[in-house]
Amino acid sequence: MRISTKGRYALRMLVDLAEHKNDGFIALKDIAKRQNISKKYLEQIVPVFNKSHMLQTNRGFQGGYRLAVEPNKCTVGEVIRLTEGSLSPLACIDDENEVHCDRSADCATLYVWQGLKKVVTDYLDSVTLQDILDKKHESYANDYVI
Amino acid sequence: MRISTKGRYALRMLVDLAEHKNDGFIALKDIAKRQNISKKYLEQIVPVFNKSHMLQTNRGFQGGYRLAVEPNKCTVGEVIRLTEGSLSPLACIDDENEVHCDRSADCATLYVWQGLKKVVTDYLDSVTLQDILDKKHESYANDYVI
DNA sequence: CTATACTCTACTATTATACTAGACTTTTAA
DNA sequence: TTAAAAGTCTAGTATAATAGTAGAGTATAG
Repeated sequence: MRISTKGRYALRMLVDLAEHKNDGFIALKDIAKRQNISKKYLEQIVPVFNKSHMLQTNRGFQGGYRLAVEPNKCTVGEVIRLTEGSLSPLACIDDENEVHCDRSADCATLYVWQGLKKVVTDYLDSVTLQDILDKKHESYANDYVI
Repeated sequence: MRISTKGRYALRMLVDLAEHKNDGFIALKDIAKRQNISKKYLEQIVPVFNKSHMLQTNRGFQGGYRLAVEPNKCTVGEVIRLTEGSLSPLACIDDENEVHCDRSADCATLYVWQGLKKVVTDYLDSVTLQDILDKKHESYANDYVI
């Protein structure tokens, strides 16, 4: 039941872009440095967001990426679905292939996993990049108070 | 974010034992046949439940396993924790090693994963073997009505 | 004492994960 | 116009996890 490094790095990359959304195009190099993630690995993660039109991109000198959506419109659920393929805890309840286990009609435990998928999906779709930024700044504020 | 085959098989095995809890000791052979799971693989899964005192066991002729707890006291959360090691979506928030990522103080996304762990844990700890049996028989009843 | 069934350790094939490498394309500023 | 910066694309690779199988050993009822 682990979220892959790919998914977690993707989220950190998008939060970084959300935080710098008014700074023009952000080079992967800079995100990689700030987030302490291999730039080469990020290169491999970014295409999926590029193709889903979640990012704007500029090639060449002073190129980079920019969020194409508002941070409060982009949920963690979308991010993880794009990197992980699905939020389903089992292949047999993936979104595409409705049912592809021949035991499903008779499977006593299926409803448990359907329920799990629902709570995970509901939760992850309820958290946006903006929420993460807000929380981050809120905890900085707390640091000052302390 | 997948539940492993090991965890799913374990749950099916325990549901099977719950269903036959008044039939004395149940041989792995029979569970394997009913659930269509390799007996050899079940042999590898069962020790963790044996050692956690969730099962009673009898060796030798007419031996087998029997639930040592009431089906309404045994949650899916316990089963998956025992097979999967943790319900945490990240190693850095596993139960044992409180924090073992040096970014954690500064990690904007950490609270997202803590929240995910909570919804998953709350859900899986809310479903018992008895719930699964009840649901199963309820849907059989529905089949008759239709 | 033998058949049955649990126990334990080791092995193996396949897949996923987490990267790295390098060639190529695009853009811009000097 | 060209060099440097930065994205794009394909391929390779080491490690670990997954999902098993194999076989020898132990306990017990009859």
